[in-house]
This record gives sequence, structure tokens and C-alpha cells, in this order.
Amino acid sequence: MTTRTVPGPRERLLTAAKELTYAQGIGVGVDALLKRANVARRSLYEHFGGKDGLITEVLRVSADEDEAAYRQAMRAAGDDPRGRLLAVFDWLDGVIQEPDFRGCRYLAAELALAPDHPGHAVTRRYRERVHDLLEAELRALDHPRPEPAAEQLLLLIDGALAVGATRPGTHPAAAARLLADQVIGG
Amino acid sequence: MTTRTVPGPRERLLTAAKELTYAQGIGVGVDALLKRANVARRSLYEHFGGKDGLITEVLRVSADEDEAAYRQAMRAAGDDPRGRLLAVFDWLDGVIQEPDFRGCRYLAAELALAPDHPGHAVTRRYRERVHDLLEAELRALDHPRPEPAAEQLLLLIDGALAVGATRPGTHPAAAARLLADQVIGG
DNA sequence: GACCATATAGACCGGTCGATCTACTGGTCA
DNA sequence: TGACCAGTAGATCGACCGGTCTATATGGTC
Repeated sequence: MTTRTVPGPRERLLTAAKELTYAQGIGVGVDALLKRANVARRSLYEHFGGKDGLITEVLRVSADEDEAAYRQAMRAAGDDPRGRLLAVFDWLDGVIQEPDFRGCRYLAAELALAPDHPGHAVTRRYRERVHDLLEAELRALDHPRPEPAAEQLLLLIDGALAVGATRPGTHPAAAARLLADQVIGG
Repeated sequence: MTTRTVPGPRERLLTAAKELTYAQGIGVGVDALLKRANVARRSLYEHFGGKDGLITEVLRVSADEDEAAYRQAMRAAGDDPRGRLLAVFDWLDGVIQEPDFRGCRYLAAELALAPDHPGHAVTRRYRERVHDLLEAELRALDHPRPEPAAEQLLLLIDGALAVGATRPGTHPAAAARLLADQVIGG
């Protein structure tokens, strides 16, 4: 059996770290993670080799989930590429409004992790994946300059997440959506 | 004499902390700050009451300097409000290209500081100051909706700084400038 | 020359960090 | 039954954390 009926220590540690590192930042202590996950200290080092390995793995699975969330938001919007792109900003608006929204996990990691931390590679790859997702839709729209336009959309997304993190209660994604509309063109 | 010919411990500590907290994050150790500033341990606690006080003061003087930099970039652009606003993005492009650019200091602080840290008040006030600066120019332009437009410009600035931090070598401020042009209107 | 505020140097405090280690537990399977 | 193994529990390690302390040096003012 590779599937478990109950989450094992590895999975408990991953979800606990995903939650705590987002809520309290990368600097959370190992003890807090172990306590939250109800996992023995040793298991962490068996499964992940250390805190850095755990953080990196958290970023990796989060990136997979978040990319899936982008795809899902676009899939739910139908077949029109323009509507699919705008739907991303509608979805983001909801994300930012969630009471425990704390900004972009990957930007926070980029700013807080040591320059040689293996997590950086994960966050950069995630960023490229989202970029390519956007660019593909723009190409489907026959956008004249899909690559720089995707870059602009990414900038709008980052801006909305940053403003949302620093000014709770506002609707930066709605403001970004208006600009995205112009980027997409028509 | 209130002015010194040579910077005193307080000033040395401030500049050292300004540099190190930006380069290595808020999490730098007190020892590293003291060593960099060539200042006795006790002086830190005499002048700032502790690390939190020093960090807060660093944010305060940085905010003053950065607001002055915004004003200077606009002043150098002349009298036309439209040109003054676009000049902000030209200036930002240069800032982002600097080899030691590491993203927005205030966003990093917002993400890394404990929720009850006094530094938060400083960063929020700084954000409002920039916002008001932009809004004033938009009013001078008789922009129909100066407040939400200022919010959008702020979003573009944050987005450019975020992309600049995560994708060195690109020119996000140039991409943001194109969108800013549309926000400002004609 | 005496005085005092300011700064320096650095030992020292309790606490926490990430990491390693031993000893024990419960279930699996030959 | 007994070997095996992943997981648990927790003591312990050295390093570092922010903060307090004493002792000493310096430089300006009466």
C-alpha cells in the first residue's frame, strides 16, 4: 500500500509546515512545527534531512497546488481565453479577501531565505510556470506580443498580492483586473 | 554643537542597520550590526532601547529618505504632472537595476515582522505618504478618479518591485510605466 | 585639575535555535 | 516467537539569540 488511511508523519509535517510557515513566516522554529504536526523530532530528519529540506518541499508542493488553483480558476471560466485570464483576477480577489491571507508565499520566501537556499530554485520555477500559463492564453488570443504581456500580467498579480498583504480590506485584484483587461486587449 | 564632524555611534548604528537589514533581512543578529557599526553593545540599548527600536528607527529614516527620493524624481521631471508621474517609473527602473537591489524594504518588513511590532505603523504610514504623493499629482491633472488611480499606480509600483526582486535583469518598471500611462490617462 | 556624560570592551545571563543521539513502542511478517 | 523497522519521546549538544552587567577610556566643561 502506498496510500494511507491516515496521514503519516511525513504528510502531517508537510501540512503543518505549509500552514505555519505561511502564517508566521519561514522563521518558525522546528519545535513549533513538530508540535503542530504531532511528530517526533527524529522523523523530520529522516524524511527531509533538516529544516531546509522541509521548507523546500513545502514550497514544492505549494507550487503544485497553486499552479493547479490557477488552472482550475481558468478552467471554470470556460473556453474564451480572455475570460479565462480575467477569471484569474476574480479568483485572486477572493484569495486576498480570505481572513488569513498573508501575501504571496513565494515572494516572502524569496525575500527571507538565505541566498544559497535550495528553495529559491522552486520559487523561480513556480513563477515561470505561471508565466507560461498566462502566455499560452495570450497566444490563444493571438495577442501581438504575448511574452511581454504575460510579464505585465504577472506584474499585476504580484502587485495585487503585495497591496493585499499591506492593505487588508481593499480590493487590489479588482484594480489589477481593470489594467489586465487593457493588457489583454481586445 | 549638535552636528558632528564624524558620525557618532547612533548614526553609525543606523546606517549599518539600514544596510544589513536590507541585504540580509530583518533577522540579522545584533552582533552583526554592532560589528558592522563598530559600536559597543551598550550603545544600542542606550540609543534605541533594543533591536526592535533600532529596526523601527531604521524604517522611519528609510521612509523619509525614500519619500524624498520620490519627490526628487518628480521634481527633476519638471512641472507637467503627467511627466512627473511617469518619471517615478523611470527612476524605479534604475533602482531595480542596481546590483544590490533586493526588493521593497517595507514589504519585506511587513511580511517578516511580528504582528505587534511597532515597525508596522511606520511602513503603513510610508505607504500612505507615497499614495498621497501620487494622488496629488493626479488631482493636478484633473484626473476624474484620483484616489483609485493612485491606488492603481501604487499597485504597479509594488508589482514592479516584486518582479524586480524575483527576476533580476528584467525591466519590470518599464512594463509598469506603460500601464501607468494608461492609468494616468490623457 | 576635577567632574561627568558618553562611549568602549567584553563577560555574562537565560533562553532558543537546529541538529544528533539513545531508549522505547507498536505493528508487520517470516 | 522473534527479528525487524518506522515512529515516538525526550535528553542533550554547541551555537547563537537579545539583553544586562561591570569596568574602563575619552573628551568636553566648570
